[in-house]
Amino acid sequence: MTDQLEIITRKRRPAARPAEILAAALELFTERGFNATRLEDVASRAGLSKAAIYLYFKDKNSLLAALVQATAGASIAAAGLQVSQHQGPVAPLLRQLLGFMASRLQETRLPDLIKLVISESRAHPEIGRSYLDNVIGKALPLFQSLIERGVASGEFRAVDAGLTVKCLVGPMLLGAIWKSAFEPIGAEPIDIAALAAHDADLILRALQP
Amino acid sequence: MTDQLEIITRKRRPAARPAEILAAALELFTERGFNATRLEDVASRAGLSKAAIYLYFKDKNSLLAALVQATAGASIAAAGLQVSQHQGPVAPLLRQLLGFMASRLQETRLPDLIKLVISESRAHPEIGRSYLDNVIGKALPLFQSLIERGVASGEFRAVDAGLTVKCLVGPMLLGAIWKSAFEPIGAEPIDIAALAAHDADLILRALQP
DNA sequence: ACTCTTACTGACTGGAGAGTTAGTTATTAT
DNA sequence: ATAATAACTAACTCTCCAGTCAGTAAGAGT
Repeated sequence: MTDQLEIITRKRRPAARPAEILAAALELFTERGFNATRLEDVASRAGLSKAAIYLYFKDKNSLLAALVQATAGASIAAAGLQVSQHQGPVAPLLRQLLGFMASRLQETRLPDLIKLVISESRAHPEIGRSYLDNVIGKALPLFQSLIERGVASGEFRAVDAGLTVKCLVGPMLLGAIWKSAFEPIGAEPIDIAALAAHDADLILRALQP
Repeated sequence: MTDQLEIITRKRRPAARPAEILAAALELFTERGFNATRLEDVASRAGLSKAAIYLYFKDKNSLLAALVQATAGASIAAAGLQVSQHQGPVAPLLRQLLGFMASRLQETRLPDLIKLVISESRAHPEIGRSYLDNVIGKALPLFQSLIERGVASGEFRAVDAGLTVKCLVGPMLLGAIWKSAFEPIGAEPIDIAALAAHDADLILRALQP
């Protein structure tokens, strides 16, 4: 039985490999950090030898790059569609988007990924840039356009939309950092959904004409 | 003349060494990250040999620990004093404290240090803990007590002070991360002072009864 | 059956850098 | 002056791991 299992796991499945390697890398990089993770460990978690990784990825760096590329950006598109289709008052949509962000932060490894990008952006500028362009550069303008729309329609008072967006998103970043960096070392957990709801309450109240 | 200079720099000055080593380490760790910095480089910037570092610090890790210990905590005490002495409406004090934070973030290496702590807290839990206890664990309750005071006196409406503090501080964290992680790779700079002022405006407006 | 190609592995190398040690030089004490 | 001690260094070792390479086995084609 053990023999059979081993035989099965050692089959050749080239199509499935890259995704499996990325999944293993995501877990280990976010758990232990990029430097502290040996490629050998990624390989064994993915059920391969280290050398096999080099069949699918150029080196350790491009594995990280592919990881960020694949993981990020996914949910931004969905949110963008929602925003462009939306009509009427923007306040409920803002609440909804913050709630969506909170759920992603709470239920996925997004906080760890954010922390990873922040940590490695100096050593791997391409990764930082790709995140900056594909995630931050998409998400912030999305919120900003909403706020500007609200200001234009008279739903909100006139404010600097750029600064306001950062005030809106800052608490979510704090939640992400808290979850990925401080909870693992013993800080008491934050309820990110509650934080998002409170954040939306405060900002929307502050934006009333 | 060169000879004399060399003679001077090679003098034995045991009292000054630890601080010099820490200063060199702060610059290099925040510039390149902990892992990417060779102890040899720290040594040469401090004007010593690598082996000399081991006369003053047990190993690379405890150098990092000492660095965080020394740098953090310093300005918290001053702020704490201000808060405990303050009387009357708390809104101006909140503005002032945020402005103080902003100036520290803008003018010192604090953002890099924060990033460093976040990045290394998994690999070096003691460092994360010390930061959590000495900085975060002091700063957040400070703000929280202020908000609670405002609520008690009727200056603010009744809100969850814990969540509100995180909404207040989140944008400052965003500013710090932006400055330390994204500006170096080409993101356009944030005016943290303006962000802090806007943040205070929004929150104080949202807290009006 | 028996090639041929492609997926995969075990065992190696090469380099880097943390930490050590034996020795050297500055400073103080006598 | 000279011995004793403390500050410091050059050069070493040792370990770790990214990346390589020569070889093995799986599956496809004939």
